[in-house]
Amino acid sequence: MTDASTPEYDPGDFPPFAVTVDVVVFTIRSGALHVALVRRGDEPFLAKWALPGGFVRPDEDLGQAATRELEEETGLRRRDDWHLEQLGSYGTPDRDPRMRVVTVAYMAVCADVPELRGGGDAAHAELRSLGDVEPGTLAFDHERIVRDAVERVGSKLEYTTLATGFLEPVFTISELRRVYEIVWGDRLDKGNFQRRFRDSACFEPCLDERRGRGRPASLWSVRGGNRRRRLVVLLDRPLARRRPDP
Amino acid sequence: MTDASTPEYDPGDFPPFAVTVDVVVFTIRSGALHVALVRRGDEPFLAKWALPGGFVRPDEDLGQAATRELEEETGLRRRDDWHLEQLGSYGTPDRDPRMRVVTVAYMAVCADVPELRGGGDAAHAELRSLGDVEPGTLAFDHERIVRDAVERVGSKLEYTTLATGFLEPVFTISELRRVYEIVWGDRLDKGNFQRRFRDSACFEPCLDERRGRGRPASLWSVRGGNRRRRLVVLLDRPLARRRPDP
DNA sequence: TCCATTTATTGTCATCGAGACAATTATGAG
DNA sequence: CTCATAATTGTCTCGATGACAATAAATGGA
Repeated sequence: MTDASTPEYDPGDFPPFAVTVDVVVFTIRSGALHVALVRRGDEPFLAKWALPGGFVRPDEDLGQAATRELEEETGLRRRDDWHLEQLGSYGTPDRDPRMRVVTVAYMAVCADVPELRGGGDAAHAELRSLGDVEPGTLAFDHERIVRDAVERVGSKLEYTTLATGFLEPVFTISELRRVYEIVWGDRLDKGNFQRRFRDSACFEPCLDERRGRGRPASLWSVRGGNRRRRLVVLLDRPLARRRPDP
Repeated sequence: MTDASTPEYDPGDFPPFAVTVDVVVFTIRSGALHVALVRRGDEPFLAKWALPGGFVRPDEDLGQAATRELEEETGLRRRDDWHLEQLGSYGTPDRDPRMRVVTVAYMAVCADVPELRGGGDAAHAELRSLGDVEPGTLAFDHERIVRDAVERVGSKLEYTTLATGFLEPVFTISELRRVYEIVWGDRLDKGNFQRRFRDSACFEPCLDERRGRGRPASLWSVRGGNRRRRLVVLLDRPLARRRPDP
């Protein structure tokens, strides 16, 4: 192998890297943000919780690999209306004890997933509430990746319609508000939120309404979207999170 | 080689990937946004313009690789006060004709760079105005990467102090406004911008001032920063770009 | 020296949106 | 029918924004 400090480095004998993908799948269950985790069935980190993911195959795109690994390890088949976006890459030299591995992390947001089932490297798969994930218990650097993903999803609620990704394509404004409250961990004023999204050009009312305990709520959808494909677009006016004072 | 369609894929004989880094270095010169490009001295894409970058070495971090390749190919030594951030990864199977290559793209913002000099794979290196880069002339998918980087830097001006990365650690508010105008390609009201940044908690006035043609301008810096290390922090209140009407 | 020019900085004012909070409406449950 | 519940609308204050005007402080040349 070539001396790594040689200025003229020969790309011909490129160092052997493995490239993996890992997916942070978010959904909301019983009022809390959940993430899909698998229990590893192989070394390293045997029996530890980890993100679903695995090696990219020679002929597939990174996004395809994410979709495939997700289905293999959790049984989740990606629906058209999922939002999947790249989060970033993590590649410190010692992050995998076996070899040099660079992973490309993805983030997905979805509504109403069925029960997960393990497969492939994953002995078991389930949705875990973020609050229940003990620090230091995830394999590799997956805790860091999850943290970054939580930050990303929180900030994207501020300036896109990503919150609708947690809901069915047709939703009420109160349901949307719940999403914001859960992800941000904060309470939002009912009335102001209502006005805010009613007046936004990004949403359009359906003629239908949803009946529940109290007054029926009118149903909305993202303008331009439909029941099959969900749209994540820029909000016409961002909705800033409340920041802690200092 | 293993059949790629086998459900139980053996991670042991992982497919051979190469991992590279590419860096989009932005700076402002004579009133225009410039990007550092190198003219390739090897196949593929011989003699085409490309982003500085190259193969990651077995023992180095991704960010280190970006810094090293940048210096090798352009002579730019990364100063402490540069802002360097990961942009994303690009890995479609056919993006490099030689082999399967996943590249991790980085974006850098800096002030006042010296002349570039080629080296390594790069026959020649120079700063090119973005307006002068003809569509379809860059190697690989580097045009796409540059587009994504331009979008990223533009949007980061909205909610961080990144604009100061184009300037010396101490700057006038008018200089800062020029940065916004150049990157966004729009004119901003002098008075409103002045008030806006004077009242922001992110900046603090120096006692010094800069004399030029007209009335001297007072100098400012990012609060908490200093002459060595530049800070990119969240603006206390975002400054929205003007969006085209539709 | 005085003045025109240039650039920075401050001022004014109308408007708009956010946030706090109250009131009203429309349902289901008992 | 009455009450509890939840959606929706209304009110009011305040501070930020944007368009634009005015002032301040320097330089350079006549």
